[in-house]
Amino acid sequence: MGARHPLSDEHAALVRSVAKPLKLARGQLLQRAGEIPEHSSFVVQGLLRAYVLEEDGREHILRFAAEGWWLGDPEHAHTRTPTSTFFEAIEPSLVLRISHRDHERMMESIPGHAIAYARGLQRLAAARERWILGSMSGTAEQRYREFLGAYPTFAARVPQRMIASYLGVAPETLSRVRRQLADRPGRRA
Amino acid sequence: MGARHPLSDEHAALVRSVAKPLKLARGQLLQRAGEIPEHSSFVVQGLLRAYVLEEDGREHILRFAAEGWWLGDPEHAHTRTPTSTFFEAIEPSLVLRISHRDHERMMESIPGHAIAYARGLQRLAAARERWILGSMSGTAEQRYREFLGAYPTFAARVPQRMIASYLGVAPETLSRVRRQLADRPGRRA
DNA sequence: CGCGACGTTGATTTGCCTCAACGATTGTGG
DNA sequence: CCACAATCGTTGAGGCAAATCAACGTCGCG
Repeated sequence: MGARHPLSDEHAALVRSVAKPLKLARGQLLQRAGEIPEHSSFVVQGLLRAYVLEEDGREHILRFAAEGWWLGDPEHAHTRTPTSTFFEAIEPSLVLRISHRDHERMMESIPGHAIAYARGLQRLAAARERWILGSMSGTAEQRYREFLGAYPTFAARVPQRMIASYLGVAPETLSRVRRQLADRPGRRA
Repeated sequence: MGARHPLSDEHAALVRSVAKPLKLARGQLLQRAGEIPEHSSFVVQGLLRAYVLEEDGREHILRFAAEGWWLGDPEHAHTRTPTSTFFEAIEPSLVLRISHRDHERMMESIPGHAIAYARGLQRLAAARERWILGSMSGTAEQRYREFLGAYPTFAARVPQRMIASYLGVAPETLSRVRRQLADRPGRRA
């Protein structure tokens, strides 16, 4: 999912000093495809999704981010190339935005920052690896159950069609999967 | 794919000072599932693959690494948990191994190291994101063509069945895809 | 109250997997 | 140097999980 990286101690104070709070209404966009990302955001309250839009109009959700998660596009921020992903608030949300420039400065001046950042990226990469393995080896039902186990918070707060989009299946398929789980309650609630 | 991160300048010299060269024969394993990873490896010469083995015996290739690439499992090295991925030499290879401990030390003592490492992880995470998008939006043919465009080197050096495994399709499917591409030469060689 | 989004259910299609058999290539030991 | 085995890629037939297309009930909101 997103980068977790729940900053702590004086590090948090530092982030706060260069971060600007921003409120988002439900449905409001924090980033648009085509832009060069100038900020990363730390979610204080609420829930957001990252998604891409294909030419044919289909949406694909890449990740969710709730309280305590980071949402950003470091690769495109660093290379100064237009991103292709949208960030949208699913719930009314409050985020702290830190500019890409400030983040670079912190990496250079505060040794611990770069390390902590690297740890977050490690987790992100590992999470994506798990996603990839799941998509290779599992059926839609297995993957939905893993999702429930890994992210119970999101399962409760995210509309079903968005979960389907994140899992990479059609909404109808997820509906049928859930029906089967309800009829034949799988071991491990 | 793997982390690219082609170290340069005095940074390279530093890595060399703590790295031990290791030769690998074709088919030899550099890491086994179940182990706690103690090293990361920089590929000097040759070609390796990272894969997992399912209970049912099926293999899934997660990435390839040729000259100039890093191969490691930082998440499991850091958390000291057993990895589930194998590293195997596809060609006779030469790698430089750096211990996880030395790497940690370098991150703490050399500011630039942590930053460079973070950049590599960014690229890795971005590459996996592209893989995920491809698996969501594309057919087997589209994904094979993207693979050819993105990693022409690998396409030439990796056996076809391993490319199929990396793409997440059956070998037979990839064979049929290639036949169609040959019959009806797609635009964009 | 009526509209639109969401979830559900059914019918049909389809892309890919599985199973199976067959040349071609590699490489290994006699 | 050659026979043999093993691996690899190819091709065909059949099946299956999930996508697609379509219709319907429900809920929340204007």
